[in-house]
Amino acid sequence: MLVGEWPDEDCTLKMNTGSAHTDATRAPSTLSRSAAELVGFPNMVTLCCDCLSRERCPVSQLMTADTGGPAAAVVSRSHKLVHGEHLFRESDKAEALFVVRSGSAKVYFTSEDGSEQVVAFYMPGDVLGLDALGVEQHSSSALALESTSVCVIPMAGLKEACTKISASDWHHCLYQLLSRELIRGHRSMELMTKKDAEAKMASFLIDLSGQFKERGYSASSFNLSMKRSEIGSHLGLAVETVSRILTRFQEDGLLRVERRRVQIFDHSALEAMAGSHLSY
Amino acid sequence: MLVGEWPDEDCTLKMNTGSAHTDATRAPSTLSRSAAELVGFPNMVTLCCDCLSRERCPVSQLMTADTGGPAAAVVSRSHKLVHGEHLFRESDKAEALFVVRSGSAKVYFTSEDGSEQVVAFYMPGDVLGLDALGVEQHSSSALALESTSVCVIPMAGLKEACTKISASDWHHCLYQLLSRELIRGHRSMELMTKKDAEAKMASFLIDLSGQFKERGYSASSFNLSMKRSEIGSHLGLAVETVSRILTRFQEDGLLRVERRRVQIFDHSALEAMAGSHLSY
DNA sequence: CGGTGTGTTGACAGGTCTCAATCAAGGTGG
DNA sequence: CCACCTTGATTGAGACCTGTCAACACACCG
Repeated sequence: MLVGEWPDEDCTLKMNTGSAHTDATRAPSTLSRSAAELVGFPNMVTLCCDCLSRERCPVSQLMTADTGGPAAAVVSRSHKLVHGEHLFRESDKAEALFVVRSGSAKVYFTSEDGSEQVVAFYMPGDVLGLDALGVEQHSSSALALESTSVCVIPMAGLKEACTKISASDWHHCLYQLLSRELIRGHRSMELMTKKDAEAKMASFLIDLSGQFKERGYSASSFNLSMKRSEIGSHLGLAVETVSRILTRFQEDGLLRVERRRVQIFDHSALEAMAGSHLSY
Repeated sequence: MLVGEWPDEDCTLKMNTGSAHTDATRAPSTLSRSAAELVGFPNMVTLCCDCLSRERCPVSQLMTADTGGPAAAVVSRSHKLVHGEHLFRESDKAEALFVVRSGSAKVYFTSEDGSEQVVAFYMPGDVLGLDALGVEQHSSSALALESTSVCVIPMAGLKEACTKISASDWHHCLYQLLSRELIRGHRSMELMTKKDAEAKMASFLIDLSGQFKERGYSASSFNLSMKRSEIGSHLGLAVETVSRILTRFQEDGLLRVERRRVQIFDHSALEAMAGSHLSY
């Protein structure tokens, strides 16, 4: 079979077009503003109805369950970030949670020796900043991997909501998010301790594919929003190894990869590689 | 310098002797009882005053802050487990949190292919089961690595406490625990993706040393409660590698190791190895 | 006393890291 | 619009590390 053109032009995680335009035209000058500044903004209730991620968004679900009552006031505003912009940094005081509306982000931290450790990648509907819910300041940094839109949930407003009506709903929601975050972490550990680079990469791709599928995008054709080095850091591999494995996968006909663009041909073969490995 | 005898006879994480005897003589027949059964027990308020881990125990701290009021009712009872006994398993319904009084435990899960992935090791004062706070059932298993005593905190009682007086204290405590658990997970990831086995082992030992020190035990001389294979699973190394690295450390005069017994001679050298590594 | 689980050690092959060079793409400034 | 630089990605060569297989030592326990 001849390798044809990429199936669709734009598979990036984009937000509702209308909303995006509104954001872009309304506040282009605020793009470089720090998260800390933004948190202080007065409530500008963001309607979820034009958010493509609302079905995955815990806040949105709470709001509908709550008939738009007090929960709606929890979301301070939405904010758009450009590629490379930080949502928060390690040293930052924990001021807010962030829900990804569109785009993607990585959470990472810098280890003692200065090297970067990518903890996880986040996609629309995911909540960032949970590791600082119970502590004073963030222990990790979060950075937008592309044009990314997030909803800002100031801690102060969140705490307030938790003392009011439907408080137990909110707490339950947060516990659920935290538990899932823990479980996500466990799965990441499994990834990292997988023996060979092939299994790691296959797992990573299968996982990513599933994430896209869950969000209504193609499971077989998508763009990587992260660099090879970021994949490497997440999986515990050298950049060169990541590149080599991808090339090998392509040579074996499992997928096609060109820079950030990935098209998976043999999903089940990747799954087999992800699962198959030697026991420790 | 000649290598002498081990400095002290017993460095295992033991509980208050009197209390241990009480437990042992009171309920020897319950040792194999499942956690699920135990959770249903009526409140048998465990006094913290004879618990050696009370200074690290979040529940104990809440109780004292609460002047022993409603918080005290949260702890159902304490329970003693023998080596190899499970606190909970992956498939179990989440019925309780557990606070380690004495001994130690590992949390692990089985990946698709049947291999075991050790998520973390827990010592006195640590809380187990947090990953199931917001979800129906556990996603991991917990197993006692030695004779281990835990306090049982049934979810039902916990939820009840959270709706009553000082609820916000409880929630804050739980959020704090969860955040710390997340951060602990991040640190583990760093461990696992560290390049060479030397750095992993050094980090692991330094970390363990700190854990013992925090709990008032010797930072330089302690017993490993886990097998080599469990260390390997946690760090992403083969058993043989773990063994070899330990032997090498000993040959280099950094420490002395004999089966589970470890005595660290050169703490700073280990720290240096833990920090030094190549960047991804 | 033998069986089992655990830990150690050796030999060896294979995988992955490192170093290095090259290439493509994107941005910048002239 | 083009040269230049930077960043990201690929590819090659070689060395080292680590996983695998295997045998053995040791402790514990029935």
